[in-house]
Amino acid sequence: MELSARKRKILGILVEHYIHTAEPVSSAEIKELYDEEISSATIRSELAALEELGYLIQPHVSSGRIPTEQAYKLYVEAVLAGEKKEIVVAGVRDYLDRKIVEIEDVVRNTARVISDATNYTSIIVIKNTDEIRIREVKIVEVDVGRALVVIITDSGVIKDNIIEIPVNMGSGYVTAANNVVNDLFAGRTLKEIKSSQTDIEAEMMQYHDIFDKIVMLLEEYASGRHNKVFVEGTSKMFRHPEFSEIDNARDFIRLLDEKERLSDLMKTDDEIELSVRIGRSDGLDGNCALVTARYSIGGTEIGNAGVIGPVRMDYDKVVRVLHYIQKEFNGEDREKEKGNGEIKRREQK
Amino acid sequence: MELSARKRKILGILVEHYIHTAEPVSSAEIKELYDEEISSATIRSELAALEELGYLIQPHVSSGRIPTEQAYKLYVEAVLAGEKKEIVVAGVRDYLDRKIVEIEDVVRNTARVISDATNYTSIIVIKNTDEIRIREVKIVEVDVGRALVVIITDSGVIKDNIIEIPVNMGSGYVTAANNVVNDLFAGRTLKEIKSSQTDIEAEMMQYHDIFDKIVMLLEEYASGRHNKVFVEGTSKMFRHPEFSEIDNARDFIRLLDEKERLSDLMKTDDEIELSVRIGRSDGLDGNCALVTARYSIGGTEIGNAGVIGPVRMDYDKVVRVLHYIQKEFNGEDREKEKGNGEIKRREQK
DNA sequence: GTTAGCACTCTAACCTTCCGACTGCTAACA
DNA sequence: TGTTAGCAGTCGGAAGGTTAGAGTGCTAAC
Repeated sequence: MELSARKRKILGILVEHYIHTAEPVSSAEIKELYDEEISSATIRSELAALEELGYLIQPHVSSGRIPTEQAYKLYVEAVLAGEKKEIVVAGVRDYLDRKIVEIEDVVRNTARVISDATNYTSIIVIKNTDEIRIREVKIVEVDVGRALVVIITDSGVIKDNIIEIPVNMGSGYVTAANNVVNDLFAGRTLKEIKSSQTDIEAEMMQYHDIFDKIVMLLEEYASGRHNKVFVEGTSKMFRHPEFSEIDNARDFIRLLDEKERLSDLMKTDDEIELSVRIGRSDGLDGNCALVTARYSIGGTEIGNAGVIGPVRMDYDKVVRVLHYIQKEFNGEDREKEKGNGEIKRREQK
Repeated sequence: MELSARKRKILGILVEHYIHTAEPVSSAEIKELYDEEISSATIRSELAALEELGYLIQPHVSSGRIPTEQAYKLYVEAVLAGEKKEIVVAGVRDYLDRKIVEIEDVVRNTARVISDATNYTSIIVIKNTDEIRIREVKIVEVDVGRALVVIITDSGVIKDNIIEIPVNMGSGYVTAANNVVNDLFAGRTLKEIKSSQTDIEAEMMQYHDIFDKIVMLLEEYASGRHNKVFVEGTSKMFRHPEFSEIDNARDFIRLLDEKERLSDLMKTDDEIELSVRIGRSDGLDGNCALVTARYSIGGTEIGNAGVIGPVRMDYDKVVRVLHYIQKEFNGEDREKEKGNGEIKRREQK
């Protein structure tokens, strides 16, 4: 059912006011904020109607109203539909422009910037993908029967694992294995390797074992079960009064503790640039909401960055910050010629 | 000042009882737990004396007593001096024995095991050391003017960074640089490299720039500013009633949020195998205590594993669990011949 | 030095009261 | 029909009072 323009306007004022005060909003307060002349009685009757429709609740009969999750969702729709006014976040460029880049540092620092700019806890998930191109596979024998396998891509090292290797082979075994394995893997994506697997098997024979193990590593990687999750600014949650409620605080921390679940929640549909999940109806305990932006360069999805906070969140600000960060990443991209999606990815990874 | 044997005994009973109930302990309760016949009045007079000495406080006049930090410290001394009865923790061996080992996985899982076994939040810090031996340095050009530097050691990859490289050199430049750099670094420890730095400079000349950058990476690594900190089981804090107090909860989470400070707190003196920090007097906010065990193999310090929880912590259990884990690591070591400190390190890293 | 007995203290739980915030309703009005 | 002023009514939260019970400190006797 469609709301009248006035209902929308009143609801919008109420939600925004509540976002900032965290106190139930009375008809008199709305009257103050309303730009035209209107009586509080009229507002009261509209509020009663909005409550009937499920957009508001009254904690008790002699208090003002607070928005329901349904109201937040409507509000967020309006925010997303509106123009994205810029919000400038200092410090992002510094990290992107640095000459020497610790791969994980960039992510961690981006997360910190988002958290500081929004005043909420931020989360970044690096999505593993089987479209990543392998540059080199390095097998280093570190002990009798044990070798370290390092898989290097344009985006940095994606895996380093200890594997067992046969013991009674000659001393040249590892060197030879290195060469064979590199011929097979270097320059290809995991996807390509998987699709051409049978051809390769024939060539391998005596390195069969090592090959299998490396494929296993890559498959585990691409399975996404081990997506890397970075969380920054956990303690910022305590700045928001809903988390003085110990139950909410517990649910919140528990959610952050379960990295796999978090990683799942951060997933967005392929078409969606920015997703907002609000409250229990979207699978979030503890009075939480989660805003997630997808970061992709040249059509390749890199990962998701998001903000988690109370349902009563400043969605407008959060959306702007996430957009700005997105733009910074893309902006740098355009400074260079084509083919540099990979550069971008490197920096984000 | 020395306490009488009876005072010690009463204090011990009180501390242990308080650890389990989290309620002020009355003279009548101690009488129940005391193995000999003794009247509550006698206990009361002893309690009054202990309070006078600063070991106990009364929340209010008509309640029992609770231990002060001073009392916990005395108690912990007794625990550490006593024999370390074994406590078996399932699941540790599984991870150590796995054929394919993701380096970070072992740490994360060890942390999880410690947290589950103790019911407290666990922390593991991997200490960077300049005694680590470099196996190979790999420079991979990933874009014009940019290369990925991967530093491989026995313990896995310690660094992967993007650096800038000169652009107008021939195509063989990177290959040659790889060879030169490897000759210089492979097989040495960072310490050795640092001490022989001047000799090396002469050889380098045209790879001077790359060499400098790699040394920079290694030095930053060894500086310890980027010790890796793993935290598991944060939400377990809510199982303990002191963290229903929102202020304590906030201080606790804030502490975990500040990874650098945490890393500092985890440091132990060289001679100390196991350190216990209790409360504000030891630099911990939020009614916290921190038990840290040093893990070292063959004399080389690997890192610290610890447990953080309320001051009212089950120190006995925590100490046993940390000892058990320590022993498991060492135990595996002894199954193999000498020289396998490196294997161990690999698994812990 | 130890103990029984008792007076005393203080908290936590439970009422009651009261103030004030805000509403819903009614009746009048445009 | 929609809007408004006015007013009675509801309810939460703060403040204050009462009470029961837990546990002590003190005293006097052993």
